[in-house]
Amino acid sequence: MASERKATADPARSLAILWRTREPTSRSAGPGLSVDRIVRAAIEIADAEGLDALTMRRVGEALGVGTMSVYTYVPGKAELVNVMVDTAYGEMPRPAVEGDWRARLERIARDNLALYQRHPWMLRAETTRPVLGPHLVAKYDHELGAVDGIGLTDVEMDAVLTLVLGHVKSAARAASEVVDLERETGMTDGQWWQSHAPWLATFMTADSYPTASRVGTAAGQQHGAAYGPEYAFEFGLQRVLDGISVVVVERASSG
Amino acid sequence: MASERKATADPARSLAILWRTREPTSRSAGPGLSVDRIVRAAIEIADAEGLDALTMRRVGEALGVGTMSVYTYVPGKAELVNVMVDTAYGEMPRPAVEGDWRARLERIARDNLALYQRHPWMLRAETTRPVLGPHLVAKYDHELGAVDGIGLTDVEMDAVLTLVLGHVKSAARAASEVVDLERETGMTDGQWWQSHAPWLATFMTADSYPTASRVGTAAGQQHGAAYGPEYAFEFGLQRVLDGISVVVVERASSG
DNA sequence: ACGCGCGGCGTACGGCGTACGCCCGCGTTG
DNA sequence: CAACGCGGGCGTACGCCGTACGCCGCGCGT
Repeated sequence: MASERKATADPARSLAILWRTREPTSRSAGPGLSVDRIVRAAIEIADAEGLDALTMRRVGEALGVGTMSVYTYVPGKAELVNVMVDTAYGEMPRPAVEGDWRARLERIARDNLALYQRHPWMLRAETTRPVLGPHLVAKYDHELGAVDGIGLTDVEMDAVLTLVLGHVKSAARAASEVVDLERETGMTDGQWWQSHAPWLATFMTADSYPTASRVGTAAGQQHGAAYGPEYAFEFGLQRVLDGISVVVVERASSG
Repeated sequence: MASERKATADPARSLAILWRTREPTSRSAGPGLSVDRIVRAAIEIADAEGLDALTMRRVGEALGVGTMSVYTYVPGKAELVNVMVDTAYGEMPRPAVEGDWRARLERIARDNLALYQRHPWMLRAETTRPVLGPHLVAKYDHELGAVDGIGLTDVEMDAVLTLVLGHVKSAARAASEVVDLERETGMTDGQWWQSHAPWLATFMTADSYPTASRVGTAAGQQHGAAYGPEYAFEFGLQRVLDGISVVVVERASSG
């Protein structure tokens, strides 16, 4: 395995696949395979059953084709996942920029969260080397539009975007883990905590970790109320935007 | 595979291992196996060669023991990774709380970053269900101390911590990917970008994505200067702390 | 008419996590 | 002191994975 890592060393090949540099072979022209059909099938599998269910055999099967045929169009699984990621970015909305920078960034954060909710496997797709596909570039360009011209340096613009998207990914990951847990155990998050609580209490008496007990209980009740991850996302997002605001205001008043 | 996921459904067993509820069997008493020895060996392997190199066979080998013997002490790989994570948390410093809340949170952020740098495999250890080991609880308790008594509600304290630790993990992950890339390709980050640039330019002309080109170049030069990830960490951390400050100040003045 | 390039794929290899059941030596018991 | 049972240790084997390699047969350019 090691799977979704180490794309082949050949950058030309990888980039060519990402950017679809290749006329669909003249001959046959029939319903033959193609990078697009492969990627679509793969995304469908990953959406429905998760990244663990995505195997080259499954992809071949889904396309009614031998396993190894897939390798004619894609050098390996790592590259396939790469293209999947870029393709998913491609389906994001890119609405015209409107509102102030804060509203725009907030919109971007929510769009990214929605993407991760639609394709939770993206949160687990480890890509050592950057994806660099056309849709990621388009996304980057579009999102930079939200923070362009508000007085930040180019490097700061990039850092702001990185910060916001990083927060979204963290929150999405947390939310996704809750969903996974529920699917795996058949218990809701609240039930799971309740079933573990007695055991935990055996080891961890309330007076040995007073703060953890108190706050953990409070936070746990949020989870029980089933909006824990959403709260963490919202709270964190507002904090992050507040923090960015400090810099923006500072730049506006001094520069 | 699916590997570092789905710990056995039995919470009692998992927790018992985490909390070491078990007297070291009276008999033999010799150099026999133990959860501790296994975990230490496993961490050593993961530190040196990454999570991908961590296999049950390797662990057995490292201990001069058959592969399946490991399963006497640990129900599976997922649980092993769980214990590894909790053990790693155990080696973090827990200095007495000092300075104002901002200094304390900053200290916590840096300590966590250092942990991830020492054990990069933690960034890839996917644990669907929370770890809930003794060291994680102790860490949580200690870190809550940094935000206790500054006017936040319990739920907010938890959210603040989640936000800061999430940022650290994001930044650490980005930094770790750069390191991985360098180890895998033998190129520095700058060299890698340079080798891809011509190909990228073939597809992406500067005028099709003007903002992305401009900012990407600026950000790329940061990477070339080899402090890209560090900058993202520092910038993001200050923004996050600024954002938290807004809430703390608000609470202090109104409540 | 012919050959060759390429899409398609069957087979096989090495590696993974781990189920299962055997062995053997110790501590306990009669 | 002898018999026993239990539990640590482990060899073997199974079903999965990603993918290297080489063959086959079709359709096109000559």
